[in-house]
Amino acid sequence: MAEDDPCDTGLVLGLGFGGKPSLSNPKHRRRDPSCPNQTSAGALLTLSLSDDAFTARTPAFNNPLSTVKKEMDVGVDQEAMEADLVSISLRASDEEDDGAARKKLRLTKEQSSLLEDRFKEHSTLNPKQKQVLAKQLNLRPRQVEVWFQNRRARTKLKQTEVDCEVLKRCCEALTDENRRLQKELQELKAIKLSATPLYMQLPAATLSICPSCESLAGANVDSTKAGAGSAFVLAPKHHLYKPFSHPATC
DNA sequence: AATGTCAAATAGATAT
DNA sequence: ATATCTATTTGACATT
Repeated sequence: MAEDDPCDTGLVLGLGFGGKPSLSNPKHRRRDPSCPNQTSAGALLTLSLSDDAFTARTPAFNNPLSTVKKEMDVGVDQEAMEADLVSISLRASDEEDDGAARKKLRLTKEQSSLLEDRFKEHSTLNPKQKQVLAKQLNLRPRQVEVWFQNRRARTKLKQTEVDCEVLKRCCEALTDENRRLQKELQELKAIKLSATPLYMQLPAATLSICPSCESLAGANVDSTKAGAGSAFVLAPKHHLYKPFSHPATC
């Protein structure tokens, strides 16, 4: 997993060692001040470049369009690199901007389209497929893996956006439907109201019907107040219907 | 030069 | 233990 090391930018820095410092702990990999690989002022550093990293990061080997110049700018010579490992010394101040520490690769059109083709076939790769594809593309397996990860993330994001749009439309349609039904309900209520006798419009709780004589009784209705102009007149001498206390006969 | 966008890369969380 | 997902950072490039 050494190739996955973020501090493994191909340029391996160590204090006095030609090899890689212990970077097995992934938590130490971020390029932040706590990263053990980061330069401390004035320290004499050893810089090593593996051929693997070189292959992945050097335009001639990888991407003619990418502008990976800094590797060359730091004085790393290709012949030495091809001899597997090269160690050069530089002062920390030379590495200060450490822009070369994480050079970003840009995939060529050919690489991208091949990756896209493979992705269409399978959105994930098994280790064997990854190896083969990496070889085909002249990339490190890790780069292929990362590309697939990001590609899956993009696909998912796109799908989420599509889903979101569908739900939005669905919501709008339901809102419209709800509005329409509310309106329809109002209209039906209005029709019902106009077709219902006034006494039937009274709240049900105020009325009761005696099951025996079937006369209508208003719980709190004072019949004397029902004037001649009233639409209907309650039984002049009504009795209150009490469901549980009504005598056998009226 | 400032800013925005895209995508590669990283780190940590989660799933298997 | 390993693979995958997710959020984030970062470098390259385009646009203004």
